[in-house]
Amino acid sequence: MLKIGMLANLSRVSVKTLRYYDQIGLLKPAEIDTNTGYRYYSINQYPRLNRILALKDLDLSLEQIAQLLDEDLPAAQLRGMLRLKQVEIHKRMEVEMEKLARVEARLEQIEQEDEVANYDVVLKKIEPSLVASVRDMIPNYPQQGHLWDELETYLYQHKINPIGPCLTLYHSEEPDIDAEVCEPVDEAPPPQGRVKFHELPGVESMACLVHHGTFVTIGESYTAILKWIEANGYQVSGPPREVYLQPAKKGSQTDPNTVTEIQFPVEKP
Amino acid sequence: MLKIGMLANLSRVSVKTLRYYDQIGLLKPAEIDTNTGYRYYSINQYPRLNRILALKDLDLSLEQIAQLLDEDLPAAQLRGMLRLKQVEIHKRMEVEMEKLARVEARLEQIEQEDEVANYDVVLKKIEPSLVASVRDMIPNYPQQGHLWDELETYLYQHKINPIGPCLTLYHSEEPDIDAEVCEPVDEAPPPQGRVKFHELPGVESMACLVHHGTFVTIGESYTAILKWIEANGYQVSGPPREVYLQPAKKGSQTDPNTVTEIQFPVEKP
DNA sequence: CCTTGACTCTCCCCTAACAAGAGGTCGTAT
DNA sequence: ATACGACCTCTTGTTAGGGGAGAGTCAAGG
Repeated sequence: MLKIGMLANLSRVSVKTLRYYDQIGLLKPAEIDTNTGYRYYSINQYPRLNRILALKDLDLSLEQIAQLLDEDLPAAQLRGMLRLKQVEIHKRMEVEMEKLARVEARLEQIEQEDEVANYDVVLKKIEPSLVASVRDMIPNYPQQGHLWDELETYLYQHKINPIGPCLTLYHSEEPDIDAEVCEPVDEAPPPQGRVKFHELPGVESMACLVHHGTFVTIGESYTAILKWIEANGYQVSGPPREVYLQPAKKGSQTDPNTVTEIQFPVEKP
Repeated sequence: MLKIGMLANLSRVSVKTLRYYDQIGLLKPAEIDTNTGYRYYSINQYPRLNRILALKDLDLSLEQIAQLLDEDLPAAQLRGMLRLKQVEIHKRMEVEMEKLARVEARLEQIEQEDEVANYDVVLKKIEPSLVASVRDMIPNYPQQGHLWDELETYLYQHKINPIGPCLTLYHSEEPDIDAEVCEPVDEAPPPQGRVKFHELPGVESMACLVHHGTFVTIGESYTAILKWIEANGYQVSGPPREVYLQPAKKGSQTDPNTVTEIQFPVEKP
């Protein structure tokens, strides 16, 4: 019979761990002195402990290991679990690789422009949403005012309140800009004139960057997000969106507190 | 001002998370209604939240992020952290790859011999230890009895008690076996005759397999561990050891409860 | 003005696999 | 007898929140 410290020495696991395995029923000592509470292990339990360690090394949880051992380690079940683990590890490696790419891209960004000018790009999943919109060709970005006027007037007349921040979709940029201004709504009244109601598709991975400040410098933010997309091995997979996060008010074109989110749908090539 | 649910919707993080960030001081609401406790966020806090998410994506802990943000994101410090992260991620990927190798090796083992005959190999770090030993050439493995007799007699005469399980080192196997039988001791008395005292070197990674049962079948265990070593991309880097875990007693050669650990020092080529 | 349903609040417990430490008991060697 | 190390139980902490209870609040519709 071995005292807990002895077994710990032999197996190179800590005493704490052995007590924990006792507690969760994974490896109960062969004998416990009822007076002192001392745990005594039989050397015949050493193979079981070793098996536990081997399975733990394969990344199985202690609960899974307990199951396997209690059911006499059916090969088929173990095989199934291992196949799952295999897939899981592959997936985790991919995740790690993407993280690595992001870290490296960020490092490069820091090297290049050691100004405070740091841009934070985040991937999000965007749900589909219902919008009222007006779409038209415009000669340049600031010239979307009349589209907004048209849309707002219509909504005002029909007493429809937007349920979220408004946005513009840019369907194409060459030779002119094909822009669609949108207000999210919760139900669709009959369309009229150039105002349409439809569902904006959801996007699995949307690269998002928040532009904080006047629109004059928004070009730099576009440059930054496109750079990020390339550096992380993505490609643009749909029309970008510009989400206007502050409540609309006059003069916001030059308001330094304006908060705008630039969104590009992306996918791995 | 945004209520918490609204900000959660915009940023695609859960309300719970935002409350948690408030609690740990990472993102305090711009205003809290003292009567109702309702949190109100300013849209100007959205960039900070986005920055938090971006840094979290880079695998920084919330504590690190809080530090960075509170110190106005000094580029140098961020760079340092990211470099560390880079190394860390690389290391984690290596670990994952090794796990993958082990899982695949185990799967192969299961496929080949779908008997219950499963061998559990574990990597351990072994500390250096002091031993008394007798070394000699022997014609075959079972013929080490006289070496043990010599060693035990000596220890008995000098009233030295071993402080752990005894073991045999196999320094070479061809053409004859160069074996060294060892008993761990805590202090070194003067050597005498063929009994030597010396320190067994520690081993960074020792591949260990427990053989449970009579020695007759120990060859299969050797086969298994060598197969494991190869399948996992290691190579043997020193003399193997055979550690006899049960208290020595006569007749243990055929005792079906004998527990023996086979150890091979290994390294990556 | 009242109700209803959606939001929000705090508070408490839960996660995986232990580690750290407090405060007390046991075993054995001197 | 005493010292020292090994051992015991119990509590708390770790990460980044998730789940749910029970109660209060907001905004819209009747």
